[in-house]
Amino acid sequence: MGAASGMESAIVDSSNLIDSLNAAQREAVTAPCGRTLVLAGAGSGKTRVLTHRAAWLLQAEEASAYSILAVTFTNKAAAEMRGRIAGLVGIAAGGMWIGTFHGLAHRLLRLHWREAGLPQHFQILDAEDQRRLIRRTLRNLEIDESRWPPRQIQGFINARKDEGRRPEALEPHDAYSEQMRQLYRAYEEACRAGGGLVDFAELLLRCYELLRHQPALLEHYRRRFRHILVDEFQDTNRIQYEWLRLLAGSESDVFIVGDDDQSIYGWRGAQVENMQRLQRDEPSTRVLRLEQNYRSTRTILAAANALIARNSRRLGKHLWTEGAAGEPIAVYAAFSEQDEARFVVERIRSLIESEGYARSDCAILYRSNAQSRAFEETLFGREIPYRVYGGLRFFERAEIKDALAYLRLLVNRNDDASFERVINTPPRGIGVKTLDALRSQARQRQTSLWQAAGELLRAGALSGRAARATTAFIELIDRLSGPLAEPALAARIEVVLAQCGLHEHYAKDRSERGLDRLENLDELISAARTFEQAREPTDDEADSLTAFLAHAALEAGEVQAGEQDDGVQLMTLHSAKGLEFPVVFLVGLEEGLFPHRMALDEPGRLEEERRLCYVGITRARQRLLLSFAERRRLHGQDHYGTASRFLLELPTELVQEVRARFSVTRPQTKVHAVEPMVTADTAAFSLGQRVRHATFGEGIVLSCEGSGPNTRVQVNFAHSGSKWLVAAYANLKPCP
DNA sequence: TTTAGTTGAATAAAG
DNA sequence: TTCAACTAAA
Repeated sequence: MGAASGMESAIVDSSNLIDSLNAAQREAVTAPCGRTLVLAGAGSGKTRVLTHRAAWLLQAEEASAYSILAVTFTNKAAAEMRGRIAGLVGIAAGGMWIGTFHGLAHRLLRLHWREAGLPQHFQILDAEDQRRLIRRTLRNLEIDESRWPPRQIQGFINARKDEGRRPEALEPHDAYSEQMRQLYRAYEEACRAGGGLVDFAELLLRCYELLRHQPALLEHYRRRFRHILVDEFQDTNRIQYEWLRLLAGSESDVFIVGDDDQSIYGWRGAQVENMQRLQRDEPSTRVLRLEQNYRSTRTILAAANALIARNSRRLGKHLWTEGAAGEPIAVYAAFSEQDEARFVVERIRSLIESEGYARSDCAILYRSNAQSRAFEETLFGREIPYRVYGGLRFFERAEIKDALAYLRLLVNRNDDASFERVINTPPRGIGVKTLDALRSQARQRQTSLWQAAGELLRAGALSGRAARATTAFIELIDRLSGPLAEPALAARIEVVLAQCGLHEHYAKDRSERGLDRLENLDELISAARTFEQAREPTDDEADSLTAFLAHAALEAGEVQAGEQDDGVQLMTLHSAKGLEFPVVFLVGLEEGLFPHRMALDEPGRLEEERRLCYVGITRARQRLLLSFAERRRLHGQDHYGTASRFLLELPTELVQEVRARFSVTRPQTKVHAVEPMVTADTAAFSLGQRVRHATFGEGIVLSCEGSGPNTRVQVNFAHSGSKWLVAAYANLKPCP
């Protein structure tokens, strides 16, 4: 309340705020409150618009920071947004809720755990925890894991939750779907019995249901969050979409930024259709476009535009730049993946040596992780530092998860998953037999393993050695959470690590791996210290341990950073989204690899592959180099591939084939030109072009078919949706 | 309980 | 080919 007043002085003059924006950005930032959907092309200043919008609301609209909710997908994006808004308006951003969908849902559930039907100290399951729990559930039901793979069940459950469906809402149509439904039910029951375990999908669904079923609460938050900002809207799944609509009600100002052409997460539930759905569900939505690109050369943009124009069902957008044409796009047809790596690395070397590029200016982007290998070996061989993104993150490491399982057990004895994880880690003589006895007792009495252990001990049902070890374990946990337990988080964790034997266990291991793990455990203690210091005391009622455990699940930490600050960057296309590099090598452009074979049969999935390629191309600022290998070793077997269709879809005039300097014995492949997409008759309309119709208003050309007087054009109108029109009668006028 | 050997799967991955 | 998960032997 009083917080904002003292900080107002830090706010810069509002005229400065929009001075640095172009006309389209300014129009978006200053759009009147209501429903706004900004179609923000790659490199068009999307984050700028979002952060300036927030600043604008605070200044020109005199909105209170308290009334703003901003949602992103990643912690990184949330942190960046927070930082940039703070930079624009001073620290007045303090009262805003800025976070990921999951982080915000979690916050609401923590505040209203009772209404949400959760225990106060409910724990979050990450993907691995969830799979383990499913596996345990299967064993309890004596279901064959090879016939019902846990991964598949996990996928099923999460997909249903992403759609907002509980087991009761399913309509099984065969034995398989009926069994899946049963397993979904059993899993839900296991989560409940485990003392309120909440997986990632559950956070969202549970929060949605909370708001849905508590009208007073919903009303409260609707009144509070007058302004909602959404980033990367094309990545929302069904439940996120419904959650946003519910929270927004009909009154809130909703400002959404997204790009349907960069939707690459359909496989994890994202629904690009939400972009169209929004316009249907909220007809008052004002659609604005950011099409001026500040990142890439004209050549690179032309290639990107041409490629993405082949997709249907686009909202339509045409990126342009005031910048120079730049270098042509190089294509290298490699003989093998080693040859490909050699070419790329040699190029990087010469860019660094003769053109003054830094190593970190160069990125190698590939479709699948396995492809990094050849590049790593070559870079390593030439002693060029590099950094590979992806892989295990800090809180996902086994030793860290072991430690966290001990901590969870302190908070909740009935957390069977954690119990099983640590009962014999480090080894303390409790083997399968003892564990089996505990499990069957627990199943019989419908209790947790912890309770079952107590019962069996009291009944004297365990053999001497097992009984001693189990008693010691139970006493250990009780002692660690007892009245003498250290109150300060970091110190407490230190005590736990020392007492439970994990520290000693890894200290015995003198190998590099053991040293690594020991280091990580120490790192955990300092992570806790940092966390405790950064935590706002008023955050919520949760104690610091519970809060830290949630933090560990929600923010699994940075992907392991290579030691090199200035190294060549290697990553998948997916993880490159949102980044940019002066030089991009897009490698492995082969049919079956990219587009991936798994995506070949379905047109929708193929289009997602094409968008992925579009994302890759638009990462490049100055130079783009493409390559493919004619022979590639996959899973120990040689494959002879052909150039990716995406290569052939690029306008030939933008592309220059690089020839090997020495003649390598290899079959010559040509990058053939592909037939033009639009025939001469229909060329008047290019895909993605904006046109005006006398009655339907403005729209975007989605596709053309037929020729001459029969030409039919599909146009997606901003207000009337998509329609097929006969070009000869429609009298469509191109829009400037 | 630990280990060596076997089997099977292998697209992308935030929270 | 590689890696994780599992099984059988010590």
